Amino acid sequence: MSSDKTPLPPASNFIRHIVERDIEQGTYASRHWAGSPGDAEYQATGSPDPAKIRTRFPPEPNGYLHIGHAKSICLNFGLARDYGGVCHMRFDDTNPEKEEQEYVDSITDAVQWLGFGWDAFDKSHLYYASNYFDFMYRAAEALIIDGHAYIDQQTADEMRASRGTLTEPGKDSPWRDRPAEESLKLFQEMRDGVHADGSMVLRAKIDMASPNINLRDPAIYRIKRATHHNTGDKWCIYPMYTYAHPLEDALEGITHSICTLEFEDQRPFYDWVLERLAEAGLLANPLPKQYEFARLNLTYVVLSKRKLIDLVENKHVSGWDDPRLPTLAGARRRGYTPEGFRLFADRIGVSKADSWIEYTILEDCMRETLNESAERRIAVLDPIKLVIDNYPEGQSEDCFAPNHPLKPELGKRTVQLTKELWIEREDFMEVPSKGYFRLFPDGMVRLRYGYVVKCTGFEKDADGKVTTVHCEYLSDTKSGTPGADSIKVKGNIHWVSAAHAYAAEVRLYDRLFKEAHPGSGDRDYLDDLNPNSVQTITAQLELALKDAKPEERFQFERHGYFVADSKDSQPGKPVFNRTVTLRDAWQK
RNA sequence: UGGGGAGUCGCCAAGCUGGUUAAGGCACCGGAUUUUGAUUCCGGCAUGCGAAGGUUCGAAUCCUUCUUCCCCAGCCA
Repeated sequence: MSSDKTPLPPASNFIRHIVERDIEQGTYASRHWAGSPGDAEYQATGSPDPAKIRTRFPPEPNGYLHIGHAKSICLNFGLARDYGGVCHMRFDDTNPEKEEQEYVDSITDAVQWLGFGWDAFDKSHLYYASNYFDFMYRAAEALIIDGHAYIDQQTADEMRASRGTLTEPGKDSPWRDRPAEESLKLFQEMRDGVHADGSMVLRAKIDMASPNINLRDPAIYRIKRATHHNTGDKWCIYPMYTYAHPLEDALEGITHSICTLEFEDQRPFYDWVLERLAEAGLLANPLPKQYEFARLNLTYVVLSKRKLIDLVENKHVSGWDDPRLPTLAGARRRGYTPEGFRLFADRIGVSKADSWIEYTILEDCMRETLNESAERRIAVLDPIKLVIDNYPEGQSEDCFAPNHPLKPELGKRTVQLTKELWIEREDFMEVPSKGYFRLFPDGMVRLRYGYVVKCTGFEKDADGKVTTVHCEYLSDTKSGTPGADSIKVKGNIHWVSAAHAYAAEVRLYDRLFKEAHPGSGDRDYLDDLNPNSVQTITAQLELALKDAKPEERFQFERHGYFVADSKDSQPGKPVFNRTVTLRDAWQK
């Protein structure tokens, strides 16, 4: 694959500035890395970390990745790539109830499909938060001993009531000042399964009157008897995200922990935990820092997990990989490209401003990458007959069509021209509208890669619908011959020999929602579903397309980009999905 | 009505340690090339940076006030 253009470097953004500044000032230069995640003592045995920075992509394995995750993946892995660092692939699996191996597999799959990996400096950096449960437990004990955490036996309701509100301070728990030894003993009993689910919880002791609600003694460990996808039944207590996440980052030597805006209020707690554990000697300095950016909002789609689940479970789409869904599995099946997503991520940038990206930006990125990579083929999607009345019956001749006009080295293929062809219904008008330069009575047009023809008549059925168009060809105008330019025509239409066509199922996808902001105002987002988001047709394709392999992408000339469906294609009988149309500047 | 964030062209987004005519992309509008009404190429596109005051020789960049929008009261992440 060749590229004539050097892609623009990713635009500067506030996170890149921070990274560049940190590298320049050597903020993290003193870090040691012993080869795998670990506490301060362990990391001290290692050498200076060869990675300039460490970032991480830490999804919870409880669902499928979507386009919003692609932004985060490109950001985190892209930063590591651009600055001599490593991006860890990490599963944030601290809640056993919602997580499954199936999701783990689909997530690693999606990240690799996007073109990123986690092998660096001779190591694979695929991690699970659940592998740190021992350390997290030990660290929690240290917090208790140092008077920074206590066991609270209030019910969840009582805790909620005593937390206060946005404008009123909370009240201290009656258990807040219990002796550390007592909390320690209870915590150990929690671990040992002595206490019932929900009967008590470990809380950080900070400030029940903090204006930041997240600092009003947040729960950090809860009892939950559930089988974990990774640790099985080893544990019946699990750390909360707010406590676990900073520890995960620190153990892995993460330098820049990048998350979305809704975690901003969590940052003080993130620092609070790390500072105390560093004081206790459990974690090595320098500590990771959290930065927040605005999550992706895309017009005409929904990206919330709840709505995606709703769409799948209530059969509004065929599954998690429905080509209309904004999941990466769906986008892949739709024919979207990894390069297109990377281009998209670069193009939309990273900032802290809430924004809505126009869906056409994504489509345009896909067009741009597909234009470069996809071979051209001919397909008639809405066929009507074209009969060349002065062409010999039974004759068949070779025409030569370039596989890629931008890449002559990809050669040409032959397509057969015969007396009866399939052409596009919209390429003929009985009464041409203003500016129409395709076929109409007495009009001339070139059959792409073939001859110039002149329309001589047409036939209609009982409903007045055109069924057949008649024409005569000008025998000295064949493409590639000296006479080709003897007559100049503006119109240039594609065609497929009726005797050589492959009739195939083609799905024409359109956007899933008809409104830019589904469910905005007081509408139900389901009411904004586009009833015509998919149209399945039988198209007449050039014969070469019969051998298309699943996931092979093509440009169907003058139509758009299509991909052989990965699920429903059979050997020798592919079905195609429309990825995106070509731009069409002609106002009909 | 507490706290934390954000408001620069239709959509994104640089710039924000104050200093020539406010980057760039997408969209849009012209024009050229074109056997895809595609692609490509060339040109155009914010006297203006949420608003109002102020400081300054000079402000999107500093100060004050106001305004709009987003997030936070899970034993979810």
